[in-house]
This record gives sequence, C-alpha cells and structure tokens, in this order.
Amino acid sequence: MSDLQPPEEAKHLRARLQQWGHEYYVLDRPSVPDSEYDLAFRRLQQLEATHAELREENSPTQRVGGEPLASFVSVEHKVPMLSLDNAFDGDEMAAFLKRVCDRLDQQSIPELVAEPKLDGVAVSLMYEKGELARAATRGDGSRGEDITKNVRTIGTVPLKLQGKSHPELFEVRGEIYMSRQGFEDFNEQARLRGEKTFVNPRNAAAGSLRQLDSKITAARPLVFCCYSAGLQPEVNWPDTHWDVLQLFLSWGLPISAHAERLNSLEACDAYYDRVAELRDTLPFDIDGIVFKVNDFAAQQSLGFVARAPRWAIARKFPAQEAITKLTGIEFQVGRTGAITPVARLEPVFVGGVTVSNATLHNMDEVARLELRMQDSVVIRRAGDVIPQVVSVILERRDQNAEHVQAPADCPVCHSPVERSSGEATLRCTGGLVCPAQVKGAVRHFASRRALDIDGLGEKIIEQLVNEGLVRSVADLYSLTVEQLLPLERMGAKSAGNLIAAIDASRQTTLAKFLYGLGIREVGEATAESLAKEFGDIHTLSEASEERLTEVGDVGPIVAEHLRRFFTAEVNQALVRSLLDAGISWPAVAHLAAEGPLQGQTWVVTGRLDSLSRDQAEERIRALGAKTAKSVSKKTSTILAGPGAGSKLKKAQDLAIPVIDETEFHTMMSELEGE
DNA sequence: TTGCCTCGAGATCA
DNA sequence: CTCGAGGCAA
Repeated sequence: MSDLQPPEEAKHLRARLQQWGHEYYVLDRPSVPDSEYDLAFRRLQQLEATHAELREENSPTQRVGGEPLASFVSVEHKVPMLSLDNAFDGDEMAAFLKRVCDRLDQQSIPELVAEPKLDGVAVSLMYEKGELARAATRGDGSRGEDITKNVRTIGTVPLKLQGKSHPELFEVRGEIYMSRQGFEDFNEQARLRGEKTFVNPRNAAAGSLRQLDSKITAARPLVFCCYSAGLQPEVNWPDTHWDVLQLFLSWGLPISAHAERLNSLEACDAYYDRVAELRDTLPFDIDGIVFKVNDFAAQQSLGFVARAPRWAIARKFPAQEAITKLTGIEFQVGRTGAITPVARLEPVFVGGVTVSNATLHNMDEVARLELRMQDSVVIRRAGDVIPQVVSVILERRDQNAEHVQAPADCPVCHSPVERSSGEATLRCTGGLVCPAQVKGAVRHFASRRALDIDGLGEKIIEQLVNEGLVRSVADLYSLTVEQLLPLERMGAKSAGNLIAAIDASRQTTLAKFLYGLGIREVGEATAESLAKEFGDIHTLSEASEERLTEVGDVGPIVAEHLRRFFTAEVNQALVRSLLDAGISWPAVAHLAAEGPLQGQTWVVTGRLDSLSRDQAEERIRALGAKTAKSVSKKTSTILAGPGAGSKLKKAQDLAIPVIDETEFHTMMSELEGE
C-alpha cells in the first residue's frame, strides 16, 4: 500500500472505506473486522491531515463531523415537500382507493406500493454527479434548513453513490430516525454520564439533527431510509415509483425492507394488518402505512389537492390511548374573549409524550362527554399531536362527583358571559376591561406575523398588564425604559432592547397592522386581501358590508365582524392612538384602481387544469376587475371549468358571457400585454 | 401540545 | 447557572 503515491492511496482508501461502510451500515453485513476499518480510516485521516489538497467534503473521514456552524441556512425545495393525506380506518382507505379509480376513470385499482411510515424527521438529499451535495429539512414544504454537515455524519447516508451513470442532479427524500435500540443505548449512556435523556426516539432524532456542532450529531445513532424521489431527471428515469426505489437501492441508498406492491383493497388491508401485528417487534417506531400509486403517469393525472398528492395516503395506526384522572378544569379566556374549558390531567405518558392538559373546546363537548370533576378519562393523542379526552370511564366515577359548571361570569374579570345563539362558545364581554383579553391581544399584536416585536414574550406581557402599564396595545408605544426596569428579569440591556423593538415595529405594512388588530375571522390572508383592495385604513374602516363582501375571501360573516369592529367607539380610538403613536406603512398600490378590466366583476367556477381558482382570480384582479364568489346581475364575465354547476346555469340564465380556460388564457395574455 | 435546540441576558455564587 | 424568547418538527 505504502508504495502508492498519496493521491492514489487516498483514493484507494476511500473506495474501500466506502464499500466497507456500506456493508456495515446499509447491508448490516460487514466483510472485514472493525479493526481493519479503523486502521484504514486512520491512515486516510493521516493522509488528509498532511496533504491539504487531498481533503474532500464527501470523504468517509467527514462522518465524524467538523467545525460547528454559526446557524442553519434556509434553502429552497424546487419540488415542494408536501404532506400526505391520512386515513384513520378501513373505510377511509377504501374511499381513497375509490377516489383514485374514479379520477383515473377505471374500474380496477392501479398497482400500489406500500411501506411502513417511519416516525422520524423528513429530509431531502440532493445528489450531484453521484455525490451528496445538500441535505435539508422539510420546513414549511417550500423552504427548509441546510443540515448537510449533520447528515454527512450518518452512516447509512451514502456520501458517494455506488455504480455508474447517475443523473447529473436528483433529489432523494426519506426519513432520518433513531432505532429503538439506538435510543435506549444512547439514553443509557447519557444516564451514566449524568446527562439528560430524550423522551422518545423521534425527538432524539430531531434534536440531534438540530445541533450546530456536527460532532455531536456524529455521536448519535441516526439512521436514514429513503422513500421517494423529489426533483428527478426527465430522461433516463423509471416510469414507476417501485423502479425508482430499486434504482436507489442499486446506488447504495437504503430503502424499506418492507416495501411491497399491492393490487387490491383486500391486499392493502391485509398488508396493514400484517405490519400492525409486526409493529412492536420492529426495531424502529412507525405510525402507519404509506400507500402510493406506483405508476408515474397515473400519479400525474391524479395530481394534487392543496398540500397533498391525490395519489398517496398514510393509513395511520389507531392513536395510542391512556387512562388518567381529571384533576380540574380551567376556563381560559382568549384574545377575542372566547372562554375555553381546558382539562387539567394527572400526567400520563401516551404516544411518546407526557400529557397533562387537553382542550375540551367548549361546553357542548363537556356535555357530550358527560364529564364530571375527578372523573377517570381516556386520553388519546389524536391525528398527530393534539391530546383529546375521548371518553369518561363511568364505572370509576365517584358517586359524589361534582358536575362541571359553566362560568356565569368571566373567570378573570368577572364581566358577564354571553353565549350567542348558534354558537357553542362562551364569550367574556369585558373587552379591554378584561386582563386576559388584553394579554391575548398584545401577544397577538406582537407576534411575528403581525407587528413582530422581538423580546415581548408571555412573561413580560403578563407583568406589563398586571402592573397596569399596558391596558391596550396602544400603550406599548408610550412605555419607557424606566417603567420596564422594575419588572422581573428586566435589566437595563433587556429594557433598552425591548423599547428599541417596539420602536422598530412602528414601521410596518397595512396587512400586518390589520392582522395585528385581531379582528375576528381576519387572518393573515384576509388581511392581505383587504390591504390590497383598500390600500388605506380609512376607506376600509368606513366601507359598507356590501363593499367588503366584494373582496375575495370575505363573506358576509367576515364583513360583519369587520363592520362591527370599525363601528365600535373603543376600536376607533384604538386605531387612532396607534396611528398617533407613529405606526405607518408604505402606501400600497391598490390593484383595483386601474387596469383594462376596471369596473368589471368576474366569477370563477368549476375545475381548472393549468391553475387553481385562486390563482385565476389573482390574475383577474391584477387587471383591475373584482372577483366574487356568486353570480349576480352585476357579474360581467364568468370563467367556467368542467364540473361547474349552479353558477354556470345562473350565468346562462342571466345571459352573462361565459369563457373556458383556453379562452381565458388567450384573453389574459392579450390584456396583460397592453 | 410537547419537546428539543440555541441565544441573550439576568441571577447567583465564589 | 438558569430563565425567557424564539424557532422548529410532528
């Protein structure tokens, strides 16, 4: 070996280490003793240490981690990482398959690929010229974080693909997880060292990936398993999902050992039952089975809904349940005054976490459960996360158990409670008199998506309101450093930072401001639409309900909430003082002002192929027209796709021009060209 | 809703 | 050393 020149020797060592690593981690069948691997590994380290020019990012030596990062960088997913629709029982599974058949316009079920759904963290790996180029978290689906350095340390992730003829660039998606054994062993070691332990393998995996120091990640027993392609080449690529998995496998990318092709509902159910049976004996946690339509052409014709493909579904295992005791009920008052009963529970470990609270939503739910104080209850972690009280175990009820009383007045400010007809929720009528509502309003106002006031967290708000320093969001703008200093955990530095953050929030956007006001039913999207449509707060605050309804996604209910908000004296005063405090925003060009379609009102209905209805409306509004959801005699034109129903009929009755998608595109490009 | 990581800064102790 | 805030993931 030593008769080789260093470059050749390094190359040679890398090839061998890569092969041995693959045998060890992926195939689980080492062909050489650990000692031989270690020897070669150290030799390579030595070579790289003495010959800087021989260092490589994807050398096996990089598996031990490198220099810590200052922060994670945000990266874009060219192909969005969507989530999957869930099926919680056999009926929903059957309904999914029926939808697939209907949409494909065929009688028989297309071939499906099934595999267990690993309970870990989803990741995207980009391979460029056969080498790992980038690894990223899922994030919000369109942007995630670059965790390449951490992922490089995971033995089962190939740094270089095996074989030849890999595409120039492609993306592998999969799950990074910790095996049950790895998790137990790690915790055992941590306990011995007196360090803190993880509560479940999933959190252990997620936590390990979030380390800025990849050396720490390297010491964690993480495993990778891939389940699909993301960005994929257009030529020289298989036609089916299954073949892609086999191709991945041939390149050394680990795939599920349990993947199978299935052809019927019965086969899917049988597969599900079989894996469910196996679940406890598997070396890793799973939370269901994923079924995907195998053929890419079929996938393509099925397409997507909102944030999930129509060609795949996750059939979840029944949520884990546990029995515990209700120790009390707390009535929480939210920022709109809504009073929510929350069950306080004796802590129980269920589905990997300790649950001690569960929302009961409203008094109807309490009645439905027939819940009484101190009852024994069944708790479930529903869907993914939110704990639910499923039922009461009546046999264990104490004879004298007290009924749950709805509060007659607000538990915080003692204002009267109202329950409007048709609504299940109780509401405190205190408004700004109620400290709980003020705290909620401030928290919302300061939140990231609203005015984004840094450093104004829960505890500080609590103190500000309790001390009487803040009675409404407007009071934030007259706070001084001196007023803040007496608060807990508030030194000169923090106080200065907070005042500066509040000051900075004066410069904002109309949409953020509107959203921050916390008007009922006005979320980010609606606030954005309103800002675009009206451009300034005065016109908006004086707009009639009818005028408001003309805005996309504002219906009669939202319009009424808006009207009610802006006609209330307190709110007018609030807006005035906020503006007086110097809150301002750059003028918004409001789109309805001009454009070739000015004065027209369009309605979009039916299914469109090349774009969503919302996108079509967006495009229409950009040309100056308004869009509405229902047809009236004021409607100028209706864009109708296949499946249009009553709206199309009404348009025909009223003799309103109807165009189809093709005409629409022609028309739009002409007008946009002007 | 819970659990995890990271950062800045206040609190505490030597 | 500990706490609070903030961000992220399921």
